[in-house]
Amino acid sequence: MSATIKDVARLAGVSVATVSRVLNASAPVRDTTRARVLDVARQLRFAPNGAARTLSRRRSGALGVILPDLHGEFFSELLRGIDQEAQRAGHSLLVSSSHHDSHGVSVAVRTMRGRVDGLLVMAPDVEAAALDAALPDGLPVVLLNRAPGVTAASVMVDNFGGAHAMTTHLLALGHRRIGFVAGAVDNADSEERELGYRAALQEAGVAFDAELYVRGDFTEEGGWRGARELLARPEPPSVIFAANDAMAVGVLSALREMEIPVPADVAVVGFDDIPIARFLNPPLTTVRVGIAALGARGAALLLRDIAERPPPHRNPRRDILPTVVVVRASCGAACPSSVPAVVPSFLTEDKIP
Amino acid sequence: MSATIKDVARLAGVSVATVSRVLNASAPVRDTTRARVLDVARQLRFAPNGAARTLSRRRSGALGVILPDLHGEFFSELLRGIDQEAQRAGHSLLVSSSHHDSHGVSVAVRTMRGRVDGLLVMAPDVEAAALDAALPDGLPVVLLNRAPGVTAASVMVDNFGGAHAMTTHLLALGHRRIGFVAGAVDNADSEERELGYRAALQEAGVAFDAELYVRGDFTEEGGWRGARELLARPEPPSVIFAANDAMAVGVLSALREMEIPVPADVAVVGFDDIPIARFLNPPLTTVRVGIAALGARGAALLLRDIAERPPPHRNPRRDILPTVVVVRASCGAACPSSVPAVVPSFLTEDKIP
DNA sequence: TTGTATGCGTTATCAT
DNA sequence: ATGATAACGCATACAA
Repeated sequence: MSATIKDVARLAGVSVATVSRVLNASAPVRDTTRARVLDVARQLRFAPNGAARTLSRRRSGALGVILPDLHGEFFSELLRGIDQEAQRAGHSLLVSSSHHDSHGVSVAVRTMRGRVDGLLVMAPDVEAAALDAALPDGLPVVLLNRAPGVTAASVMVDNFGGAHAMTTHLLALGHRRIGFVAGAVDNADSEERELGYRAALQEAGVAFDAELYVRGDFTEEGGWRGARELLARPEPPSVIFAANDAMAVGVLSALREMEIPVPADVAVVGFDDIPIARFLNPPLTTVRVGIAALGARGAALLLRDIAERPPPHRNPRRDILPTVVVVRASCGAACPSSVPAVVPSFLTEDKIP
Repeated sequence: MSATIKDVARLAGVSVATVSRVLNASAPVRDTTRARVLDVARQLRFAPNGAARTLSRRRSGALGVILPDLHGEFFSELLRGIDQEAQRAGHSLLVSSSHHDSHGVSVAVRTMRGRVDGLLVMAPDVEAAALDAALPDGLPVVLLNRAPGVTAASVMVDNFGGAHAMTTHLLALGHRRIGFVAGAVDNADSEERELGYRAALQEAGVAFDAELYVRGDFTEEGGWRGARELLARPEPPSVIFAANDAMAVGVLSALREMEIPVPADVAVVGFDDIPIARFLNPPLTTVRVGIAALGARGAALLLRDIAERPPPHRNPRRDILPTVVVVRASCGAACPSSVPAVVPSFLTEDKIP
């Protein structure tokens, strides 16, 4: 099929060892031979076989990425961040998605063995113990957004803090009836965000109202349904807090259909700050997560672990990325909706209280 | 480190060949030995080394995916479609993005050799000849959205037809001043869409007006700038046709800032039908591409080529996926904005003239 | 049914 | 500076 190192060696009149040395600059080689080898390699369009190289080097130069899903801008942003960092380190990405249960994760992990130097795992709806069991031994692992009960390094988002801050912001704006559209049952991110929401309410002396709480699923459609539900209440909320931006998009869509002005009659806020959030109509007030940064940080941690080959640690490292509320028009707070027309709204500093 | 097939063989008291036979069901093995082997394998948490298996089988069970970028919902949708199809066939994905020039593609292709069974390449802004040279020989390749001048199978979108149909639709609505926000120079998709737009204008006897043509870059920001530019004209357009949905999002955002009602004063349409398009405010009239289907089709073709190991063909297969105009509110055409509230707008059949 | 031995394409160790 | 050769971990043709 395609040329191997042996072909190059034969045509260049040297041994495979020398060819390898030339290609990897792993040992000094006489200039003339080097030139000859490179010449032949080019002629043959030689490219080293990745599998063979991996087997011999015991290193693949690839990171495994295991995701629950690929729907929406969140995951492409995350992947973008990971890819950016991996590429800087000369690593490629072996991606596997739609793993919602521990079995799926386990299978993915197995097929990745021997082909990746480490694993980046996001599994928000896999139970901790099951996830722990599915992870491989002897391979560096960094978890994204998931830690309690799992013995692996992880980089997480401050879901609690973000939701708490957002809720506090809404309370400060005078809202007392704050609707909440949650994610799927057992989704760890959603749970933490919900806790932040509840805590902030309690601290403000506002009772949690089950009528204002509906379950979604982190999709636009889920947000749409949630909004219809909440608006059908005898006493609808004055603002809807969607547990992620995708649902906030659905909420906005539902309100538009019902011809309910946003934020005048009902305000809307989200969580994540996906890239389109600022381009929505109205621009979405949300909790900035730094999605790409999350991915990049995870990749960086993993690459470090790979490079250092540290002994498996009892107390693995846990990074928590801060979140911040970015105020745009959808929450009704005073914000620069009347900035001079020459300043692109998406280039202005987001207002962060 | 982690257990190898030898370890399993030793502990089970059999040869590695037998272990291999058990694990791959490649030859009959006595039940008792099989049980013993499986038991030991489980105890050792054995998982075959991917690199070794690939080297020996001369098959990796992985598809290489080369993308120009990962920004926005388009690529996540594409990847989702590819992943879906690949997973059905038990293949994983080696993804490499941000390859805008032929050199980048060439490097990505080289690092993938020996680790993938075939290549899925999307490179809309790489010149055809350069792309052709960068592609590997002896490895099945399917191009996404790019064909002329490149000797490889490809699955494309009917960019011309879609843009033509959309422009015709706008003309039928009475629009005569149709602004166009193009993609980056040399972007193949953008070029084809522009040709469709121009052709439809010409057929309708409407002269192309350079004042109504601005260049963008397929990003939201590009669309935003394009809209500002077009609206600053002495005679602004009555509708803006963004060459992709991401730019249409930016256009909508700009118009909202300028407090120009859509579609009343200026209508907006896009291209791609990314998932959020129907949730925008107003819902976006656009050209449906079937992004995930495009990816899935590409993967399916590639998998077929891999399975059949066909001799490199002179006239490689070229699929062209049809496009269709989906009419929502943003173009101002009569459309079901007043459907019964119980019917989720995003579940109604999109109106397709 | 099971074991032995060879090959897959590189890298790395040891000679020379 | 260069060559021969043994891993790397698995699959498989050939024996038994």
